[in-house]
Amino acid sequence: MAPYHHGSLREALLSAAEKILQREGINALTLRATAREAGVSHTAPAHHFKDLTGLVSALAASGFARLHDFARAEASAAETKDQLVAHARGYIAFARAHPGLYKLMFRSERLDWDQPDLASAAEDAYSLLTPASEAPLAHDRPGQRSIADTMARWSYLHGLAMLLIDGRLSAGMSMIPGADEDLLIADLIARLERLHRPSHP
Amino acid sequence: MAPYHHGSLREALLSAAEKILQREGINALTLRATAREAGVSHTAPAHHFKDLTGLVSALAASGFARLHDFARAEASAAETKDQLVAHARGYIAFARAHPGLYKLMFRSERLDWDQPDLASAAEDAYSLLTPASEAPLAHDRPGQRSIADTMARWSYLHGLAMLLIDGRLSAGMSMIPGADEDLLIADLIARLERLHRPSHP
DNA sequence: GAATAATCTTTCCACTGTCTAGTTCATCTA
DNA sequence: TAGATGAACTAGACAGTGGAAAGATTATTC
Repeated sequence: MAPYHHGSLREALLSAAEKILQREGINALTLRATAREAGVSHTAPAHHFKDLTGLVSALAASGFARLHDFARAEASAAETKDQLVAHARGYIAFARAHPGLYKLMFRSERLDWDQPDLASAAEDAYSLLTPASEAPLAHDRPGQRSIADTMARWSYLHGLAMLLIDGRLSAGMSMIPGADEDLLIADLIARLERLHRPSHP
Repeated sequence: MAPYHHGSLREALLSAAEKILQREGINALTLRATAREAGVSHTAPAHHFKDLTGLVSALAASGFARLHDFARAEASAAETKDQLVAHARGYIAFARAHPGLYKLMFRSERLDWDQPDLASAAEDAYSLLTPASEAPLAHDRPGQRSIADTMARWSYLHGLAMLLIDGRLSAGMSMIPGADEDLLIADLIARLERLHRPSHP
């Protein structure tokens, strides 16, 4: 007999939600389905997440945190000295490994950015796109150019991740006879370095 | 008294759907709401679009077609000789002017890419990112590099559009004191040109 | 002028998010 | 240790949803 109090229902609901996301897609991710998957009444999630927005936001926060950790780990394991590209590789690899989760992390109309966990996790993740060498100096102007550089890199990586996940680039890939998909993606990622420092500062 | 046959219900439903999208956001865009807005029974849309997916796909097709026309018109009106950047400006301007519609156009789990209208409209729109000078020659290999270039540009523009629409870049913008937002965006768009031709072919 | 087909309505079902009220349990205070 | 307080969870209800089925109305075609 299941005890009345679950004990760690919050975590159980999060992993149930992610399981549904993988198995049946984002349209099947509902509060009730999550509760069913966790073997709990259909209103139980409300106490931990309030809303469907709350559940999705918490899941997104977990996603950003894991993205951050994964990209860091991949970069530190990489042989290359170029940490920026290493982080980018990790970023794209994460998105490809968890497509449903990644897309959920950009479902703006179902995310509550006032939730501190989510905001800080996302900020951490994207701090990897500003290399330490470009960090703003103390008395200097706060690195306007590096901020714009970070925006450009983020845009490129995010767009690439989205189009890859949705298979929108595979049509173009099939047009290149005998091309190695992973190699092409690596080439696209490498172009990230060309985005910084515009012609007219 | 309204006649039993509407006459041009398909178009009426599409514009009703877009009105809802602008007014109440994508979560409020339902089959029933669209039918209500058009003053018709809630199952009437099914005959023209079959599904919610069908309605969304038709709306997305219209969006891609208009994006294509808009970008072309903007580019032909532009003074610059650089058509690529001119198209890119039009692309971003369209996305910012119709944020709900643009996001809907990338709602992959609600789009039916087997619908020919949608597929061809999207293809037309993205053909603008492959300048005529880079078009594949007849007897040559079909421009592997230009295909990858197009992918890179598309990724960058799509990511930029998404992050702009969702306001994810405004935090960074506010960190640059006294920066003109439009000027910064123009600078980001101009970087598109730096993406082509990777270091090692 | 009938037959046929397209268009639209009515009715129905299972499902959803969220509200309200109640039940069970753990923990903290006296 | 007893009792109160509040957190965690359940049960039931409501309006809204997508979609299927079957019927009504009008255009079109032969």
